[in-house]
Amino acid sequence: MGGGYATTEELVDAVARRLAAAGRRLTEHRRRVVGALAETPGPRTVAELTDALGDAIPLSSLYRALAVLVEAGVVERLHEHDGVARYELSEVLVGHHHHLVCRRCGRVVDVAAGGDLDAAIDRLARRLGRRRGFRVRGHHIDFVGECERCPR
Amino acid sequence: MGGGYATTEELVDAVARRLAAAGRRLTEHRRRVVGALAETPGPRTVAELTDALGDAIPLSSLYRALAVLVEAGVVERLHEHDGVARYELSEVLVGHHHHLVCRRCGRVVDVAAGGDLDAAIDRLARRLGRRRGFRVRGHHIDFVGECERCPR
DNA sequence: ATATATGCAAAACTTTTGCATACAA
DNA sequence: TTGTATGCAAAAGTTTTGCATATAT
Repeated sequence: MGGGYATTEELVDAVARRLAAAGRRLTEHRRRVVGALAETPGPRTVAELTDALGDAIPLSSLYRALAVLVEAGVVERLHEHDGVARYELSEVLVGHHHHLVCRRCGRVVDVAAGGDLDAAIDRLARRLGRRRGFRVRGHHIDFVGECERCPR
Repeated sequence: MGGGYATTEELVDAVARRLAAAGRRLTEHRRRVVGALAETPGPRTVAELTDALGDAIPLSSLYRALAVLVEAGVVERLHEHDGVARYELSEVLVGHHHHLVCRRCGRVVDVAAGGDLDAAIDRLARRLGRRRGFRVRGHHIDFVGECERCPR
């Protein structure tokens, strides 16, 4: 996916640079959170993260780490299906993509963006935005449906 | 916008039919909530609704009304920018559309969908979904940027 | 009569914050 | 040594629920 980093090291370097640019440090906590997010593509909830991290990080610290990472442009917060936020590595790190969202269980899966279509959407976006007084910076598509784990 | 209702009466009728189909009644509360949502297009928060309704409906009743309307397919719940849900009349009532979202203040504005593009997106969606074990039922685009009320 | 709807108060949940302590540049 | 980061406990904010009462079919 365009913008993706081949190795974890490269990714961590990029994260460190962005944190530094924001006057923040790359601490152990933050490194682990990025690691957990990098493990699998797609947005994760805080519950899923604590889980993946083996409860190594207290809740408040985890939230603070995520807030800093978001502020530094390393992580994006989104989608709050049922009032729970989901966090994933930002597009500058993993490339432009969209989401398949299960309307039943809320599971979210990344899908690669489709080049031509995205360009067309961006053109449309700028036009629509101009009319409504928005400066459109990007777009995001949710493909909504049911996943195979939620039969019926 | 395809699917829109010309008069409030037509809209209320459609709502009543859907509620009835779900074994629910069209009560005064529910009628008022639909009225408030119909007044202006675009998703509203619960705070905005209580406001628009002049505090006529207790919070818990408002939440319950919205839950029933969502269940009946009359209202959609979405977006929860900063942990606050937004509700709007469902696409079966107001037609397919997308959203301009201000990344600063969270304001959301409806934009008409663009016919050709939406068809292309749906084709892509089905293909992508099939590969990942999702049955895709629809799509939704967020155009993210800054609105004119939030100068940089 | 019987199921559905409402209102109040209390609870549940996610997320944020105050403050004292620990750590890093 | 000065600013940044952490952890605990407490708070804040939104949304849900229990239960008794009222309403509609």
